[in-house]
Order: sequence, then structure tokens, then C-alpha cells
Amino acid sequence: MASFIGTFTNRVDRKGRVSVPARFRAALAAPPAAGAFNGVVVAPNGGLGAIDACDRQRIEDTIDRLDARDGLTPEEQQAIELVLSDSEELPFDGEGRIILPERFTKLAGIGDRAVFVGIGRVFQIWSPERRDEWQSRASEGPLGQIGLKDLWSLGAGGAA
Amino acid sequence: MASFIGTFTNRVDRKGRVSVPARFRAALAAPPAAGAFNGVVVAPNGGLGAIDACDRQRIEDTIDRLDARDGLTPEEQQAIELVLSDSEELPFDGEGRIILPERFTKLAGIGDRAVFVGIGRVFQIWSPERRDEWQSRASEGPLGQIGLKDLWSLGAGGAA
DNA sequence: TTGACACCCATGATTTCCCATGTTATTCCA
DNA sequence: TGGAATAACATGGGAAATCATGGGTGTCAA
Repeated sequence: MASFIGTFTNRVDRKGRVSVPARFRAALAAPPAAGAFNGVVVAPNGGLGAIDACDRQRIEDTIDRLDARDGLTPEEQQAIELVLSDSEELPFDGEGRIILPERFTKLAGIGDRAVFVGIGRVFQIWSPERRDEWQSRASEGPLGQIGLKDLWSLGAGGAA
Repeated sequence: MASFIGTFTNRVDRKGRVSVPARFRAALAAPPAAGAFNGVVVAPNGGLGAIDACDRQRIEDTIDRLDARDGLTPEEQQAIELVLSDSEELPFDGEGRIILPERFTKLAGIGDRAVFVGIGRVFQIWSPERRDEWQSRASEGPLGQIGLKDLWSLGAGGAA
């Protein structure tokens, strides 16, 4: 399953195109199947003022669960439908770029630079300013200074 | 299997024709088989005041289940029959458009614009006004602000 | 005739594709 | 180990194809 870590800043050209970092592209499930969608799925993250993005396959898995009503309440089903309808498929061009629709750049305050942030199964796209602000604020939080060796102890009641 | 995400608004011309978004057309099972139906199946959604639509193949699968009475109660079978009887096949013209019968545009309050909303295995057709209203109402609900990375936690008792 | 409808063509705008180039990172060899 | 050769990547622009949209025409039936 695809996973994303690290932060990369790329340029947005006047056509709205941005290169998705090569590492992230490599992490996306390889699309050898002809006719299969080759790109990413993005959704607005209103709370953060940023863009969420993930694998097409992850959406497919969610749709399967929705279709089977797999342990989902009606409220949850509606929430999923809301997310799906607000999402967008952004295909790669030959050079591994996507075009960010205006409603997304607007929401995220993105101008001529976009910051790709891998946070596990999904990644996010931020404006540099907002990302900096978010990061420094997060660092000041109660768990803002933990390191790699501490990650494993989180959850399972082991946290501070 | 066909899946639909995203929202697209297209124009309804004076003949009642609307382009089905190219993404949705591509998602519909390719119809290379000569003589196979090339179009979509629509059904009224009275509760929402909108139109439900899907693949012809999905109807076929549903009919198979009905035929096999595979785990369906008599009430469920009857419900399926009710929906099927109220559905309609809308073929594409050469440009990928369909003609919305008047009983559907009336039900959905559709004038000269139609909003295509992908929500997984099916999509819906709304009037812009009603869609806006539904969306803002849904966003105010308890699960109205979840994002892409939250989908995974839904169901299976994992929801917040 | 008068619609309703399927089919064909035309057009503008957008999007996709393709090629070129600078820059960074990696590999290879002395 | 140093440094050059090579490859990978990000970036830019223009050409070509796609798409949404509109209109016209012919056919069939009411």
C-alpha cells in the first residue's frame, strides 16, 4: 500500500501545473493496466486550509466499503459521499505533473509554490506560508518535540 | 467496476441535451460490443429531489441478484422491482450527450444547468440550487468536515 | 404539417501531449 | 577520493487532440 513521507516544495507554472515529487509518484501504485487511471485524487481540507491527496486505489477501497455498507451508519455514508463528490481526479501529464484547479489553489492559498507533505497513507499540498505556520505551531504542542524513537510508544496507552 | 467521483456542471441546451462529463463516460464500462447499450440508466430519487444514475452493467448485476433471490427478502425484491420499473435507459448521442426526459427535469428542478455528482458506484444529477443547498447542509452535520485521511477511520466502530 | 428524435457537422475553449532546457542528483572511472 | 560523465528530475512553451456546446437535416410517427 502506498505511503508518503517527507516534504518537497515545487513550482506552480502559469498554467497551474506542478510536478508531484518523484518519490510520491513512485509510491503511488504503478499503473501498468491499460486504461487505468494514472494520477492522484485530491480533496479540499477546509479545516487546515490545505489539500489532501491520495492514491486512486485508496478511493476505490473506500467506495467498496460504501457500496457494501460495511458497518457504516447512514451519517457516515453521507459523509463519505460528501467527500467523494468534493474530490477530484488529477491525471499526470507525461512529466508527472498535475494541474491544480483554481478552487483548490484558492482554498489552500497557493500561489507559485506548492509544498507536498507526506504524512503516511495520504499526502497534503500546502502553501509555503501556511505550512510554516502550521509546523511551528505544532512544534510548540505537548508532543511537538518527540523523535523517531518515540513514535512506536505512541498509542496503546503508552503515550505520555 | 465503474466508479464516479467529483462534481461537474454542464449546460442543458434547448433540446434538452446535456453532456455527460467525459470522466464519467470513461468510467462507464467500455461498450465495444456491437449491439450493446451505450448510455446510462437513470432513476428518480424522490427523497433528494434529484436523479440517480449508473452503469447499465450495474443494473444487470442487480437483476442477476434478483433472479437468483440471493439473500433478498420478499420486501427487498419488491423494492428492487419498484426501482427498476421506474428507471429509464438514456442512450448517448454521438457527442456523449443524453436527453433528460421531462419527468426527470421536473422532479429534480433542472433548468438550463445540470450538476453531475459522482458518489462512488453511482452518480447523481441535480439542479445547481438544490445541490448547493444539500451540500451546505451536509457540511454542517457532525461528520461534515471530515477529510480524505479520515475516511479510513469510519465504520468498524472506529469513527470519532 | 408538426413535433420528437437520431444523426451529422461546426466551433471555441480547454486540456493533453510532445519536445526542449536548466538544474540537481547519481554513477562511474581514474 | 575527486571529479567528470551520466542519468533523473523539475520546469517551460507550443502544437495537437479532446471536450462541451450549438445548430442543421433527415426520418418516422402522430
